[in-house]
Amino acid sequence: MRPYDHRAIEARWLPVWQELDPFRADRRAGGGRERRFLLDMFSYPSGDLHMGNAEALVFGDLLARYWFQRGYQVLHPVGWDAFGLPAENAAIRGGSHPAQWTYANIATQAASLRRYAVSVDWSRRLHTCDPEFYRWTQWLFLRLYERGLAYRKASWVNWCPGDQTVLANEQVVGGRCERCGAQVTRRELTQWFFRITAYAQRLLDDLAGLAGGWPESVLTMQRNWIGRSEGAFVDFPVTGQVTGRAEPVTVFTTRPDTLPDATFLAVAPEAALADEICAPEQAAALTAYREQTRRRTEIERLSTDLAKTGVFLGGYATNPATGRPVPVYAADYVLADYGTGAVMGVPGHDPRDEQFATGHGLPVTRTAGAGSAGATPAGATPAGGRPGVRYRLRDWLISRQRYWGCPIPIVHCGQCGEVAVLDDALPVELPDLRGSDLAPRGVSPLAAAKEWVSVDCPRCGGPARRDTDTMDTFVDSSWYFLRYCSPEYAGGPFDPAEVRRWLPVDQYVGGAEHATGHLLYARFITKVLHDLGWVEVSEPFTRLLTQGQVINQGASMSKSLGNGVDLAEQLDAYGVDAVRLALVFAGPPAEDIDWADISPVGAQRFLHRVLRLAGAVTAPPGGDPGTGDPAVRETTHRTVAEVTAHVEERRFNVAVARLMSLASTVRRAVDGGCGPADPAVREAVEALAVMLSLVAPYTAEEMWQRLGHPPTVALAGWPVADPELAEVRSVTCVVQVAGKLWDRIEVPPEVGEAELRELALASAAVREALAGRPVGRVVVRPPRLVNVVPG
RNA sequence: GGGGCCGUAGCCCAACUGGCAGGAGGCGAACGGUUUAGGUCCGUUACAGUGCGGGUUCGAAUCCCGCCGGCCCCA
Repeated sequence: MRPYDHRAIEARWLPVWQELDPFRADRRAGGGRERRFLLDMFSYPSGDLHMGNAEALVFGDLLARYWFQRGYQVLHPVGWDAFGLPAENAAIRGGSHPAQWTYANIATQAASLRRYAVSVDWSRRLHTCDPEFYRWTQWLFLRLYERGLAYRKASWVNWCPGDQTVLANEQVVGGRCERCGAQVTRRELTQWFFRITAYAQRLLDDLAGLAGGWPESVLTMQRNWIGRSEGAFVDFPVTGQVTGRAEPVTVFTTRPDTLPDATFLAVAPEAALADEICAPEQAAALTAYREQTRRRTEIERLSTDLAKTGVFLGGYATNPATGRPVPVYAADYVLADYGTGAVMGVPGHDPRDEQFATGHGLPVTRTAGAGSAGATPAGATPAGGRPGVRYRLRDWLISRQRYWGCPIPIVHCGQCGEVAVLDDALPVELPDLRGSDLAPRGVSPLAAAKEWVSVDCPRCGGPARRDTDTMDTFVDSSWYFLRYCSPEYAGGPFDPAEVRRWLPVDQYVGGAEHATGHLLYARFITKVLHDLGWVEVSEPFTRLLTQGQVINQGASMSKSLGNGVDLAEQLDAYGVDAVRLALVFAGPPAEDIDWADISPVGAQRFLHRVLRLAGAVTAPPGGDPGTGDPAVRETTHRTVAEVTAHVEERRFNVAVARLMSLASTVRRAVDGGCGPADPAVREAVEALAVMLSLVAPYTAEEMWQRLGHPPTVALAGWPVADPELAEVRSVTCVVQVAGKLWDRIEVPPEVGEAELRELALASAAVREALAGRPVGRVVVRPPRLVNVVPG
């Protein structure tokens, strides 16, 4: 006899559920029911689901199932972030189309999701690479374009020589491409940007409203990423033999009070400003220096560990505070697209400026404010300075020179310039390219699709060329949650009424690695759509759960370490429920869990135990639990109350522990107490099955059947704790003398302060402890504690 | 260098607004019982005083300060 035949159980219920399709969002439409929106972060379809997916999915699923049990209308959709480089690279290797690889992987993941028993509404699945989806991504782009929030400019960008495409700052990790690991270099290219900086202040301000619902760490990261700093813009008039520039150089500083100690100016070497200030005899030096700069990553340039390099440009500017001339340098620790592209060098107050100054023989003075570090400029805006605010956040670079992404719906016309594709001409579909057509060439593969590129200008009808860049996949994922509300809607990206009904998302579940990327972009796009009148809310996600990583033996799972744990193998070996239960029980959802500490065997043992418990119940269904064993009932109702609270507070591991405790209590009652025919036992096991269905749906369904009920337990209804029964009738009050435990007395929970004081002072143990000393203070905290302090 | 999170039995993890650490639960261990057998089932037992040092308090795992160790983010 197999102890717990998970294969048989899974095989029995999976087709039943598929038939019942219990998790349709519109199943309980209408009426005044509460609604909930549970959103899992998009999965990228690279192969099958892995342990990390499994962990995140079970947390989300648990909550969604809880809401279903509560009888709410629940939207729990699923979809795939289906554009992206891996598909394209696979297509190049295999001589195929990226769609082939993508949809094959999606099919694999979808099957795994079903097996893994995730409570999703399958009728709403989305793939961002479907033309019917990316049509609306293009629509979104055009709305931003109309408002000046999408624009093209030449800019120095991160270039990955491996993937032959530009990268956003977030995709550069330690100077290397996050995807392929190649050393990232800098290139000047004309690229599309979204003007997220226009929303910097709102993105910052609205974080306050998310406090409590989002992890504090994510809020802090976003605040730092936006990086608001207050200070002043200061003008330095240009002097000396400079020919190319008459206007002053403007710098931003957070320490305008240190202006008197500014002894040089540093400008970004690649900025036009450098050319304008550069004296003819220094031009060669500047060109050479630029070459050197190009080979350094932004990280290296800004690092405080490396020497600060630069070249003198031959020009001078005047420090407006002192009237003294200061030399102007090109230095690569200044970035062109950040702030004004120039900084004032204050070596007496800034360590980087000091490094530079000492390396170039520049004077270091400290005449301003003695306590430099903590001194606040407090309105000390000097002559020539204007108070101002600057953000660290930069505009979002969305152009990618790759094929498998959403085409940018813009046409370039010799007559009319940049022209937006008309809304009713959307989608601009990708041409059919495959295999070696997609090999990286430094320009987008789309440029090679000659027929596709050449179009009539939407404005003048003359010959024109399509834009050949595709969008960053973060654009797709910055609005997909809105599409879920009405996935078939053809009159716009979504039906505003449906979005009004479902948004905001009540619980978003995903990885903390998206703290400053995706989560900021999605907030930004939501605000833009709010301003356009399409969306009522201005924040999309009320509550965020960032699950920890699943690691193994202290290290994150990786092929090179050979410590990967295959999800499918674990599911085969222990069953879906045991793996789900083990993951949930392993610890608090937000913390990393080590597979080495996890026991799917233990989880399986528990599941087997409760299954046998369900089989042991002999009380018939529909009996009156009120006639049952009061002690069992008390435990049941108290457990229901506790588990409910734990689930609401996302303390899932503790909720599971309570269920284990309940199971033990009932087992003891069956074996040695009231016996299996007591209606209280049935009540307890039924409640256990329903509560367990959140974590272990197969086992719970099996229990439900053994208890004589038809499927599905998933919609059986959350048990209601009777407050009378859940109420604690007697508590143990601790009696301390001088803070040390001396006695315990049983008291009713509503015991009064005076009464409790008398009870405690009457205690023999207390009198003994006092040993004749007089009673001084008596701290009474009904009903739990009395502390007698000797006088 | 700056910011944030975390240190509780051999291991994972509990402990409501500060209030019983004979720890809620689990893993592992030992012992006993059931069994032809067991990666079964049932039961029993052992093991920490909360990283270290101060402070506040009648009372601190919990609040404050300083160290030590680990993780994350920004540089």
